[in-house]
Amino acid sequence: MPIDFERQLNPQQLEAVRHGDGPVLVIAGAGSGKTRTIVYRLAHLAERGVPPEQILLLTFTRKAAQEMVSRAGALLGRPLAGAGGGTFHSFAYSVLRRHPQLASDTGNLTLMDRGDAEDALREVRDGLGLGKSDRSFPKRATMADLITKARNKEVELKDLLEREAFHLLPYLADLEQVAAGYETFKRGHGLLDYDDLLFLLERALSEQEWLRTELRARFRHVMVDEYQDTNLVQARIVRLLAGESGNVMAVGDDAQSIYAFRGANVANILEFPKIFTGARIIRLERNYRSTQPILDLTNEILAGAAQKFDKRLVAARHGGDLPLLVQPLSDQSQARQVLNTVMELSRRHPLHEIAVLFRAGYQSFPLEAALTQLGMAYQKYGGIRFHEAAHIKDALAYLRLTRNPGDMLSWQRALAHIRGIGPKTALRIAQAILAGDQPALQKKIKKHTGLDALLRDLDTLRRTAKTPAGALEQVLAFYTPVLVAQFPDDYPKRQAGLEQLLQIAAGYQDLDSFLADLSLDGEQQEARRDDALVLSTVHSAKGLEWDAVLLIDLVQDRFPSKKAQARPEDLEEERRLLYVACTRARDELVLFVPGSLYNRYNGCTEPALPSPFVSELPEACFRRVQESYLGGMRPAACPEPARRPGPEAEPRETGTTSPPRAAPETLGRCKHKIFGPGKIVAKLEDNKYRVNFPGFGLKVIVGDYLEML
DNA sequence: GTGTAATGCCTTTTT
DNA sequence: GGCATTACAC
Repeated sequence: MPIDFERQLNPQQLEAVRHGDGPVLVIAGAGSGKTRTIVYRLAHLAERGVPPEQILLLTFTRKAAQEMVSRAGALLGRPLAGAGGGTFHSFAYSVLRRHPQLASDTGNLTLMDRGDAEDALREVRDGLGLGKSDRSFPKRATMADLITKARNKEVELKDLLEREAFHLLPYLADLEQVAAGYETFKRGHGLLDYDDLLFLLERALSEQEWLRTELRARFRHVMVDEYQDTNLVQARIVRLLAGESGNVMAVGDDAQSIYAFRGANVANILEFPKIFTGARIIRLERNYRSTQPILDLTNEILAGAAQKFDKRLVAARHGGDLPLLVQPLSDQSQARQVLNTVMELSRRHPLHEIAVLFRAGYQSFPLEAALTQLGMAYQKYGGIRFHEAAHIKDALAYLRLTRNPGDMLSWQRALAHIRGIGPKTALRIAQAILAGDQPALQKKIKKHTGLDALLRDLDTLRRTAKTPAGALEQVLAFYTPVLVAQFPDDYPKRQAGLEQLLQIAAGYQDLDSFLADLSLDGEQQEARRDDALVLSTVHSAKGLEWDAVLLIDLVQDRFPSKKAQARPEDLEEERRLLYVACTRARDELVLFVPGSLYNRYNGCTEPALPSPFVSELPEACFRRVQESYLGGMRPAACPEPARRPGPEAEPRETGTTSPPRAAPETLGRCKHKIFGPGKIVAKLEDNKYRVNFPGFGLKVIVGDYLEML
């Protein structure tokens, strides 16, 4: 059955979907059906007879690409198998892997993640003898930031420091030395960082005509999502892939540009018509996602921007309640208020349709603790990543060595667990091994017990390992004792993580792609679980949407981040970030502005100022409620014709499928860490109890978290 | 010179 | 709570 494009799309979407050959730029406001447009275009191309393998879809995460392709397949009624899709980085990696000689002389393609880069930088810095006993020498993380930023923005370090980090100018010469040393280090050990992938692909495309011809012939249609967050080299790659008059569709929204910090360049959108001559420009401005009250608020956020965006989103939907502005007394009680609100919302929305968003990963820690105590399932996106955990990196180091014996970073990791071996000794041992210097090696083996066994294990691994999963199993056999010794307090949890890694490995035939994918795509983000609350950084929430969105820590120094205070450009990006956060909400938006923050350094709770972005919003945009000293909520300051009951209006229950209420008999008394003393009203399945807590109402709690009285 | 234990510091965002 | 620096032991 053919797809009824006219009925399912608005005129602008239709225009984009049906656009024939040649370049087109789609400026798509938040919630304006951007993804829908891409999905329908994929389907339309397929219907037109374009073979799927001729389509390349570059998106921000590989998951996003897969999802769009599969949705297009569903629309068509047949899978769109063969369509190429992924991030710029993963695409670059796959091209380079097919032609390893393009990457390096040795053809080594060991991919470094951020942690590896920082390890390498420490190595280089120490090797140069820089920064010793100088407390203000730039930290590894700072060096990594600066070096990659300069590269992505394609400016000299000097210019970058002058513009963005004036106080580090005295270290310019040192940093330049480190940056140069870092390049040499990577070359010398067959390592590639994220930036190398892009620049190597660009160089290959522009220098090797055969490659350009091959890829242009293969990918007749290139589509790029989130174009506002591409950087200069990515834009050039698009151009090289498509040619000036090629079939490119770029989709983006300049108001949602939130990656300037890593070199993204909004100007790419503005330049698009200049680079691709005759590009058609289509604007999508009707918002299908959110209710008008939510859009009124997000429009106000944008209205305060220094750069005027000529857009005011208009809702296609009717009705909707005012967003809520909750003012808890502190960030500690905020966690409790968030839980209350989530429980209230969960009566109307499934749990996985509710998201709590925040500026930085650590901001959800108090909430995570409370959720765990309560026994409520949640899924967190952003923040510390699975593959960056020490034990995962350890296990991967052994695997990496089988592919790239020159990978010094992995040698250091692998050997560091032997008593008496630190970075320096590890380096020497690895050098002895690589140089075939047996006498030196034997001396080390005599001195350090365990080294001999480890090298034997590694040799066996290299000789016998076939599949990634098989290899990893061998690694775990000799790494597990190390793990137990190294992490006595929490090795069970880490062991579970390694089991999970084994599961992931089982999906791969090839070790290189397994290792690369881990770095390129985090943990292959688990599918959205049903009935788990979503916690996410705003950055990781990009492109997603939920029925209800709760935004926490909207105070000065947290959102906007303290680090963004100094430069107006950074502050502007924070504003757009808030815009992105709020436009994720379909039906309900709740903003939390705690009145004080706990300072873990001095153990005091200090007053906090509301985020300036919130202060400047007109009162009419939201309904304000305050936490009272008694723990309840009450309407505050600006009176509103409050229609919806506040979060504390009445006792309520958790869970989306609340079973019929049990007779209010008391089965006993108990105590909970957060909610205090309560009465057990019913015993439920799975060791859960329904408990009535004075002041909090009815909750369902797992028995383990209750102290029976 | 090297490894380790103790002490002080500050917490962004990500491929 | 993790990281870097420092002081101390081998």
